Amino acid sequence: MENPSTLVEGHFPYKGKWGMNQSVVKALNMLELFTEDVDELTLKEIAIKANLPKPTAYRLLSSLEAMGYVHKLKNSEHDSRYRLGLKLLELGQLVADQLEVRKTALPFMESLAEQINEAVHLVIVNQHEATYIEKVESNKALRLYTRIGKSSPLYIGSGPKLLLAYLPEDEQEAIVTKTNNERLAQELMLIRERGYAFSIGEQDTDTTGISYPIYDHRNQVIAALTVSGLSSYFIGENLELIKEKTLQTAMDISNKLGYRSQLRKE
Amino acid sequence: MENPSTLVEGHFPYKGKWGMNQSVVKALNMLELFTEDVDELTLKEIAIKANLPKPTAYRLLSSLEAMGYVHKLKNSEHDSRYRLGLKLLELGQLVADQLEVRKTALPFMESLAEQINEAVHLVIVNQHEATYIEKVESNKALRLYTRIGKSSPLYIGSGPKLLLAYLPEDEQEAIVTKTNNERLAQELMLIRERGYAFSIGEQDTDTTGISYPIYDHRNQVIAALTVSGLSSYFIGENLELIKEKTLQTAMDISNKLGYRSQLRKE
DNA sequence: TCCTCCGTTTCAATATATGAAATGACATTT
DNA sequence: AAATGTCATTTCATATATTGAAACGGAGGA
Repeated sequence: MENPSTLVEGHFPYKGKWGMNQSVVKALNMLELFTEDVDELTLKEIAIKANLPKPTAYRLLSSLEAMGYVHKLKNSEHDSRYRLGLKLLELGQLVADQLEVRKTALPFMESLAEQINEAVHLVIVNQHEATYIEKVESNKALRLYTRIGKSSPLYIGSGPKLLLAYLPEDEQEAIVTKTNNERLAQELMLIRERGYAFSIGEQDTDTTGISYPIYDHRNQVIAALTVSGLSSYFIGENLELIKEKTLQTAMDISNKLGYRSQLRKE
Repeated sequence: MENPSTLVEGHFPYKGKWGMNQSVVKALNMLELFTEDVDELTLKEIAIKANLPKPTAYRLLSSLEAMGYVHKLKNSEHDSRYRLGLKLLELGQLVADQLEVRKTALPFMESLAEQINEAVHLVIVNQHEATYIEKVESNKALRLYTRIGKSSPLYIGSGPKLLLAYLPEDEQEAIVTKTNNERLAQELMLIRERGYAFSIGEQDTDTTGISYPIYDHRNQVIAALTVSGLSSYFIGENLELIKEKTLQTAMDISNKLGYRSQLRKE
């Protein structure tokens, strides 16, 4: 074993890091085989999907099961099915409670959603991606499909782009360079000038989003407050109302977080 | 290594299971060091609390970090702090969405909480314990402290006891025997007779809870609908109102789940 | 009855995790 | 300004825990 990294890189997408525990990576990878549509899997299915020998998958699943991360339903001796375990519900709840911005913003988001009757989202930066950490839906029949905890690139959608616009220069540049999109840099500048981000049909066709920054007590942007819905609603007078209410809400949240808007010295 | 189990049993509380992956168990154990009060930990703290050598803890944390289960904040080269990662938010959300009862019950729970203005909980059986999978709070100043995803023994509190009462006989007996509580068996019989469970000051002094069963399409009890609050509200006319509304809600949820109450043949 | 399919166990081989010790980078004290 | 202490991180020889092919045994179908 001259170069351990080749082994790791050969098997997993999580390359580069040496000294990582392979069993842990394999086990956690198995958890990601479960999705909305796939809430039950057999050992065989898991072994195949995870590209692991059956006994290995079996042992890793046993460990996950012992810790409550998966749950095994035995229909009969040779028909077992795995589901995600409730330990994940507990930890997910804990993470949600540990996100200060989220806890602070939620009641304001609910109020805003009621005022304008569009979906309201809260987005933060995480590991060079944008992560949706809270949402309040409109009560319209047609609803955006979004999922809390999911991430997207920082250059798609009004929330992500707003966050990108307020990132430290070096990080921002690294991402802009990668996208190879010349207009993006200009757009980010425009976002900072106007104080909000706009996107039409980026995440989904037919959908428009508008996002305002949320500041913390250090006067730094830590989240984006996003309103989104069918593009046809985001025009004229109604758009002005949305902008006004959303800005106001973003400010309310920021103030609650200790933000003090600087008085300009002219 | 004559008997591998001694090794495993010596180190972890998850005894008995051979062929479990120790690294996975150790890694997941580290996640449980985080609590409401402890949302940040240094490597040193984790190593000590998890009873692991620092390099081992370091490597396991690196694996968890690569998978998004923890997040490392580097304040400086030698001052890093770990937090739970947003991957857990995503998976927790997924688990929540995969719990059919929970999804079905939530709107009914909200309506009930509004009608009676007390906390409403949804409890299920999981691994011989009772797990709280949803809650809707009252808007009273004094609120019960509960946490979604948390488990408690099946013989404490009205929700757990109701679930215990409707468990298959063998499982029920196993638990009743363990508690060594003679009155418990009688109480469980009473619960089945009356169709609801009652508890005063069991989870917390000053708190009373009342629980009704929720049935699925197989006419089996799969969850408990629990209303709880300050004992002083659970008396007289108000108690009757609570009982009536809660029973009705439990039935509504059951019906939505496909329950068809059997017509008694007399 | 035979055959197939699954989850589970076995066991020898070895890849992999291990942890004491060293490192380097900073902060605090002397 | 030098010395000491503290922390995260890396190194490396060693042994242990993981590995997976093969076998097992029970269930169900042909």
